[in-house]
Amino acid sequence: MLKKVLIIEDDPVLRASIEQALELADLEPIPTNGFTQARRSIRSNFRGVILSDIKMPDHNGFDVLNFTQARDPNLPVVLLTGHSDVSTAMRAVRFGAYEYLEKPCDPQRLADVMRRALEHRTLVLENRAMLEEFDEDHFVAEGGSLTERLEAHEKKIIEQALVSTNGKVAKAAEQLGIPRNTLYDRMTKLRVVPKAFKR
Amino acid sequence: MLKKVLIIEDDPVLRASIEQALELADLEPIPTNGFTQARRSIRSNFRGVILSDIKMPDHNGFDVLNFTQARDPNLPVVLLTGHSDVSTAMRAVRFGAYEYLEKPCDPQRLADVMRRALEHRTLVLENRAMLEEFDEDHFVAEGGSLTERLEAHEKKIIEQALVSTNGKVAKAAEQLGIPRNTLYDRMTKLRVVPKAFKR
DNA sequence: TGAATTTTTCCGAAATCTCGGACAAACTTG
DNA sequence: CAAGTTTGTCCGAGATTTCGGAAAAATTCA
Repeated sequence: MLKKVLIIEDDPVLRASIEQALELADLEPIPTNGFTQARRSIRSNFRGVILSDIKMPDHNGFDVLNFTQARDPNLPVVLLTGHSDVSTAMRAVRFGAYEYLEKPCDPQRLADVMRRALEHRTLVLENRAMLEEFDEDHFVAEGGSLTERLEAHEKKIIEQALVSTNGKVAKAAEQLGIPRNTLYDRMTKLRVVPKAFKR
Repeated sequence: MLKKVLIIEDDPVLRASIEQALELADLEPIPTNGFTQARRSIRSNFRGVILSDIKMPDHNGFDVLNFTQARDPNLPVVLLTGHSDVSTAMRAVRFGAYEYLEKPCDPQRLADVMRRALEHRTLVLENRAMLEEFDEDHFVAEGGSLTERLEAHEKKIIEQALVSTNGKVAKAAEQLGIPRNTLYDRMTKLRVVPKAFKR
């Protein structure tokens, strides 16, 4: 489970209190005083979520939201809002913000919401990681005739074995449970050259 | 993206208004009047989320929460609460509820929250599906002799083709670029029965 | 039901694969 | 360097696979 919360808040006092609340909830606050300072951390592989004040001197919450969505639409942004512009915050939610919190806000509530956002982020990243690994495996598995696909797979297995024995054909054969000569036969057919695997 | 929202709410008026709000937001409400009626829908493979009133004549929100968590800890439960017992609701959140909503609640806000819960549920189910397929693949991919591994892979390819032609061997053979008879031979050796793939 | 199509099984010959044996070349190692 | 080991290549017999033809069995459809 992820724990990082990138805090974007210009008021040092509020920032400190948020930080404390999150630490108390066993999360990992990363305090910044504004968008400019936070920007570089906001990337599609950021392993955490964002908590930003909605109203700040130089930038506002929508700037953060826009920027974040451009970098990664699945990076949750939670907005902190004064009681006055709750409606703005709700618009932001419809615009893609993960959630909003009214400003004098219960530390427990803050932690609950951030934890939920972190759960979401965790799931998204896990999903992506699996998808990547997945495609990698399956790129051989599609298209072509049965024999072609089978041979492609066989080639991969053999190459893998050769890598693990750093090019020793005899060892690889043993590992694969076939006679040495048979492996040579297969390698000839599949055009696998053992030299390529020696280090 | 999932859309089903299982509504557990005894008050017919409120229930109807919730239903309408969700429909308006392009979600799919499934109304029930209480826990008893809802129980059978609550399973670990439920493709949706739960929205329950926290205070009902026969059961309360905690019953729903407990039951749901037992069936699937990652099935979001959102609780509807009167203004009076917000503190109860917050306790429920710490206890695993996904979120709570104060009862005279903005339809837009309701939709936003439910949509987020549905996103969460979608991610969880996707994750699970991938995990299953994943270690199924990696299960065969390791250990065993070259021939065993190859045959396992061949079996998978053939089965996959049969699924996509819903058990028609001739079609599958064509798809795989081999003669019908050859496919029969392979199927015999690999003990693949085409009947199992007909629907 | 009965004809037409499709699925499935059985056969056998040609093609391919398996695998042990043999051996020269290359490579370790004392 | 010389003896011992490993590698890469070639051979050939026996086993297995491929694949067309044929026909029985099951299914579809009019």
